[in-house]
Amino acid sequence: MKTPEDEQASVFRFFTEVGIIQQLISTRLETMLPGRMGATQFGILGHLARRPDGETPLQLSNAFQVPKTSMTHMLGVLEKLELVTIEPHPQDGRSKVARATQKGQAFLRECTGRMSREMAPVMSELGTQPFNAALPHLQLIREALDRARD
Amino acid sequence: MKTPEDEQASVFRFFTEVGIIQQLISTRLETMLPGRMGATQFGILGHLARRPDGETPLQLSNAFQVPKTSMTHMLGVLEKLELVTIEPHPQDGRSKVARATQKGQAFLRECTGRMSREMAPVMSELGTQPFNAALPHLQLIREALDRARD
DNA sequence: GTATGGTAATACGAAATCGTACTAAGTCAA
DNA sequence: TTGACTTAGTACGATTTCGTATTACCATAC
Repeated sequence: MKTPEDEQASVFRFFTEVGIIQQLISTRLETMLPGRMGATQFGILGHLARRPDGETPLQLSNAFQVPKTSMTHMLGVLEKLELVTIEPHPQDGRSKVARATQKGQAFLRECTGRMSREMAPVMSELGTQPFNAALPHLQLIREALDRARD
Repeated sequence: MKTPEDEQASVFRFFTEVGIIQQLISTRLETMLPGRMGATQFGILGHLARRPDGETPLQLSNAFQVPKTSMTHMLGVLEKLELVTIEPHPQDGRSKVARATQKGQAFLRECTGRMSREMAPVMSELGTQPFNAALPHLQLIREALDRARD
């Protein structure tokens, strides 16, 4: 019979595991990224690559849950690396639009490819089953957490 | 029928979801932590609280996968807040031992309690089922990733 | 004993992160 | 049209993060 304390503990363990996995993955990823480019910057690039019309800095900072001012900085770095372009927003004079460049797309493909190759040993050990099994639950949890932030 | 590309995609989605959940949780946690104390610092405190004999900075930086020098800094901050003590290692003159103080333990309890209360609405919406269902898979994946880093 | 190689922590500096305060631009009611 | 209010982005500064180089200490061989 499970007590409420056990249940709370398993939720905390869940969050701990998520934190450790994220840390292991992003550390691994960052070793094969140039300079001090971090996992979040890389995520932004991937996000933009899937959206040909680009997004505004504010949309990005909402999507990645980082402060606006951090996003300003990150986009500036990505722009200097010529991986994204930042242009004035055509409809809103206050705003900007960030898009992935060709170079950005190529860079992204190259890194994801390298990442896949790096991860191959782990993947063949694990198979895709644990990932597929966990994914629906993660999505459920993420959606609830997302709704819960006011 | 699933292609290899689909499988790779679901693994990437898994990591994406993990990243987002981690971000949502740590942002939420950090709003109720004093000053600029981050989720990792808090994790260190929790880690130490479960180990009465303490750990060395190197053990901690391995456990949390952050550079040694970051750990030096974090522990310095936690020490200044009187949440941990840092003493010379009795057996090894090169090393140190970090332990959670009483104040640290109390602080931890207070924060985890507040966190639980904050999360109550989400928890009652989700129940513990998705967490318990995902946890074994996460552990499997984490262990494999952990072994895979040389 | 001491020389040599490895390990633990840190000093230092460069860059990232993010809170506060600000400017410019949009919105909307009167 | 105007004035109050809201919103998008950024300048600035405090702090964190982390790579490099350094110092102190341990272990082993000679």
